[in-house]
Amino acid sequence: MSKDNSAPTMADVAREAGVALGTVSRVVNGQQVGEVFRTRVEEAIQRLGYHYNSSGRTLRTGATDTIALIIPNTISPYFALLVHHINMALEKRDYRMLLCFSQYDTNRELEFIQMARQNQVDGVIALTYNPSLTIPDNIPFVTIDRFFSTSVPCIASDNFGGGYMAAHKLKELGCTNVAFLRVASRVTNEPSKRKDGFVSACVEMGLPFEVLALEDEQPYTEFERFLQHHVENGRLSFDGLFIGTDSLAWQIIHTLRRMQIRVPEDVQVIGFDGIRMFGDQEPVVSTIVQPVQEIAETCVSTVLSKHLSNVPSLICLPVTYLSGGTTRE
Amino acid sequence: MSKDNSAPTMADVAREAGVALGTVSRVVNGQQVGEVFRTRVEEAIQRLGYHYNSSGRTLRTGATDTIALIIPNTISPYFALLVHHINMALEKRDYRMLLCFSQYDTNRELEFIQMARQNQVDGVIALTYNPSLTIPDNIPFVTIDRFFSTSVPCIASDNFGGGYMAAHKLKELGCTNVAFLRVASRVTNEPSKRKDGFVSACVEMGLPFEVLALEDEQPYTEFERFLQHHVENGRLSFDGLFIGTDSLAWQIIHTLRRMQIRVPEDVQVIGFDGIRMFGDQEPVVSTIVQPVQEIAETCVSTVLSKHLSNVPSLICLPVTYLSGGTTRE
DNA sequence: TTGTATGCGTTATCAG
DNA sequence: CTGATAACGCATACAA
Repeated sequence: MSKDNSAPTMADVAREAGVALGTVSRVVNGQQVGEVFRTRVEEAIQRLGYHYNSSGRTLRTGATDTIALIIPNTISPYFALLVHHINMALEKRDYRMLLCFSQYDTNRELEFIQMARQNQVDGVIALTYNPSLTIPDNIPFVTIDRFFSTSVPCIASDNFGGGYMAAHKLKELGCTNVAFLRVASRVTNEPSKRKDGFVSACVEMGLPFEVLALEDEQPYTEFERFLQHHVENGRLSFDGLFIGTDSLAWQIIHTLRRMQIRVPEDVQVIGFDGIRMFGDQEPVVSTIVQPVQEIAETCVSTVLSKHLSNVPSLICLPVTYLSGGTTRE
Repeated sequence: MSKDNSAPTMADVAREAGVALGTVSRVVNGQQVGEVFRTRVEEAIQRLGYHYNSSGRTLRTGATDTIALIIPNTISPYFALLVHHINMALEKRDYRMLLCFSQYDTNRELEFIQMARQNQVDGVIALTYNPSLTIPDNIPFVTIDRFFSTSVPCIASDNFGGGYMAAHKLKELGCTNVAFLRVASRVTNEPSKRKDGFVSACVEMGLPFEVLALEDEQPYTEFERFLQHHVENGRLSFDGLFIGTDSLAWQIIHTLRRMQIRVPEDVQVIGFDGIRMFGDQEPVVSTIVQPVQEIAETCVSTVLSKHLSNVPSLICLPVTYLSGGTTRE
């Protein structure tokens, strides 16, 4: 029975080393063990080719050193960046990541939370647009960009500040008539504040502005209609645009070019997110950069903090401006 | 003892329902159970708010329904796409993904394999550039783009065919003098065959060509030097370029534009990978598209197949050509 | 410091 | 078809 073909366990190691099971456990976990015993155990581990099996510990202690991340996908560069930095932040602390793609599907999100619980993960980080997500209260839970309640910490960029900054930047770059364009998600979340910051600044500065917020279902062509409405003898009445995301900004710029409107000569454009070509090359557009790495760090340190209760319920991290060729610097 | 504050277990449910533990397990796992017993159990589950705990099963059976994916990062759009489709393919089969970023670091890869084993994952999918990776033989292991041995299935695009196709396409588009540019990784892997296919086709067609393969350490400026060497009175001697990746193609195109060489008027450029702006908008360059979704599907079905031994050891999936504005169609 | 013994939650085997 | 019970691999309280 000591020589079956299944993988050796701590008990096998103990027998081989002539020590007790508990001693093997202590060696493996780096606790204090007498020198002689330690080497005896280590040699036995080598001889047997023993590999630690964490399922025993999980059953015993309930800990997995694993965090579930729920995010729509990894195709969108901003999400991909977030996944990257969250995983690195976890790994730094010797934690693992269970990755779940919601695909913007409410049911999947619920199933993932269920699954995460069944798999005994130590916490969940979620970026969700679900308007009515029920968050379990017996598992550390942190959200990105969406505030649920004071008991669920939310980490986000300073979206208001970013919008405010964009307006100021456009003014500083000489714009005299600006607009904000975006696609609004069904739920009001932190990114919704990009508009608020922008509007606040415009009002403060007396800078004329317009806002177009499309609903999710409305087609992109609504933006084209809007822009065409604001063209007189080939000239766009706006000389500055702030767009909700870099992705949309890129599309808008294409539309403008098709309309023979030059960027940045005729109209300057600022996006939001800070996406770079291929993740690490030049910025795609002039943009307000989200501090992705800091967001990731904060998510991880928050979800792993022992006392979630005395953690701020909304943490906004500072954004920066980055020129990307669609403004006249 | 039946009313402590810890989460209810199957035993608690059994007691509540007045049935045996085994019956609860059978209900939870959807096995045949008499109608009366089934509803009794289901009601008890509701009353107690019971949640299945998979760590018990893992300890007992060794299965986790989890696959580890080892990949350099998720910043690069191609990797991000791969992660996405692999995760979706896994989820379709009710499997989970443990995501590990190697950051091109050999030691990390080894640690991840170790970790994966300790966490009892059911298999590993790895995209690695490690020249001397020792692959454990007691765990299903599949690689992407890199062939190790006949006992480790390798999934890749038809890189040779892609290079071949690129050469033919350039010829068809009127090119008379072409070049292949790439950055070579230290190891020869499947993507190395892009050059071979390109060269083969050029030779077959009698199309004059040159090849520049930079080592990892060489700076990008070597490409600029090469291009400048091939300029006479403001004209590039090449009228067609095939570049190892879309990412590099994008950089090369910028260099060309700085040199006042127009793309695609003066020189047509084809990249490799099939990257789109923001993951889902227009292609970044004209390109050979890797069938990422099929690659992902194949990786997953292979790593989960019960009999890895009678699976082909190298599977190459067909690529396609996609025009992206850097060729004259 | 080391040994011993128990239990974590589940599955699976075996009787009934 | 259902009940009882023994593992699975490990951590830990307790005894030595």
